[in-house]
Amino acid sequence: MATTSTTAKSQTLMVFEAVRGDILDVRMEPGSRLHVGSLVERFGVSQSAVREALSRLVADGLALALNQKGFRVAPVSIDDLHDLTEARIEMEVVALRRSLEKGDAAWEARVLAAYHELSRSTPVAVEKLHGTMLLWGVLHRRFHNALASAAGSDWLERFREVMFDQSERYRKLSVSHPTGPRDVDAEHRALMQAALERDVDRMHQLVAAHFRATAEIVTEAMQSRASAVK
Amino acid sequence: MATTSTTAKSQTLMVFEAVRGDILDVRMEPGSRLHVGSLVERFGVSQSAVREALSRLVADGLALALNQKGFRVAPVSIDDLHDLTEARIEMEVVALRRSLEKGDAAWEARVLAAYHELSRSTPVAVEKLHGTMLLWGVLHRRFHNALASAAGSDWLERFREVMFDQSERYRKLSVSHPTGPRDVDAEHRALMQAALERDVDRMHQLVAAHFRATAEIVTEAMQSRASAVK
DNA sequence: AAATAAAAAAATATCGACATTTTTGACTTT
DNA sequence: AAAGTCAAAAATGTCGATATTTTTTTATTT
Repeated sequence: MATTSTTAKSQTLMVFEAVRGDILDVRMEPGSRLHVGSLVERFGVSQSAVREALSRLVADGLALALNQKGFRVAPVSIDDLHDLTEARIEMEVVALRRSLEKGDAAWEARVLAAYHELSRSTPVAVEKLHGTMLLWGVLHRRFHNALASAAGSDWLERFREVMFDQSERYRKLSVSHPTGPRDVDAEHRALMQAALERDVDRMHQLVAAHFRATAEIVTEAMQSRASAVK
Repeated sequence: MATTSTTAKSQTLMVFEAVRGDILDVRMEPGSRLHVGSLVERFGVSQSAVREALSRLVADGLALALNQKGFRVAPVSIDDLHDLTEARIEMEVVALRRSLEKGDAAWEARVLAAYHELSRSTPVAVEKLHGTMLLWGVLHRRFHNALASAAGSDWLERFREVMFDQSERYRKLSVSHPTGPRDVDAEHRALMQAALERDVDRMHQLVAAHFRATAEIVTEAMQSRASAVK
């Protein structure tokens, strides 16, 4: 996974990225406690480094800091998922409208290339393997980023990224849930075509359907899980 | 977020809120260094508490952490101000559209009350005193929050708040700059009326003009300051 | 036996100290 | 005198230890 790169990163950054990955990939149960001592042992660093990393996760909305009661993984809920999804649709449309207005030939090339790579990565709709799932996630992100890449706003990009991360976390909650028939590739192809045709209204429809379809599946998974456990 | 509480706050939170206030109120020069040692002395707490507080500011976008070179106050630039302003207009319109759709009688009452308090707080357009300026800032924020308060999305609210804070910081950069004639109260009254009439398109126009007018003044102040200093 | 209270254990928030790295400032060289 | 060099000073990132608070376990009472 996201390990250290060429330059020597600070201990804080290392822990930050590792725990962040654990939370986003749902290797840590939402709402569960983040024991400082355990992380100190696991990463072989001091408490300071761990606490600083956790503090940054708090501000990012991935962890909670309860007064005198330590840190917890940010919880999930169906209400939050719904709110997140609808807000994300609005935000995405804002970025896409701009991108479709300002996108040049290079942008079109980026969109085409990203779609091509994404569609090739799921050749026979077999994504059960852990490795290929991760790869697909990266290409999926790249495709959606390509669509919005001509918007040219650091602020919109930043918020989009936060919401994408959160959405991915919810999506991973439902990986083992039995899913109905869905042609995700067709959805992406339609998005690509509408983008190249600069059809903002169609784009809005497609994005809303695309995001809501995923949210629907996750909601079902959460409901069935809630009634099964405890 | 109003995390005020009667119980004893942690040292980290105390430092976090204090430094956050210093940055947002421009008592600390953008881009300047945040010495851990100085803050330890000033607040009488340990390095851990200070570093944790600064780490949270980093994730909030109010400070920067440079590898092995300590923390700095987040810099400002005319480009960033422009980006921020345009992104904020889009975001605000999204929230306002929802709010105007869903707003009920209680919402109308909130908007009216907030406008009334705001308009009364600048009786003779004399806002030079530091104390009243701060008060006006609170009422100003309250008014804009009231307008969007029926949107009912925690995520939109969170992003709006981040952008409001950032915009306020820029505004405070220009408090001593000579400003042309501007009837801010009239702008707010127009916003209130358009809101109560549920006129989304008008609202969009007014919000864009309102935000851009402030950004224009700040840009001038930054330009004249850049050519004067150093 | 259930509920309550006290004691033990664990975990947290905070602190001061240390090794490394960066910055500062005096000194030398062209 | 300007530029480069090198040692002193300051600041950073990291660490282990300690006092408080929370959680768990054990004992007591109704």
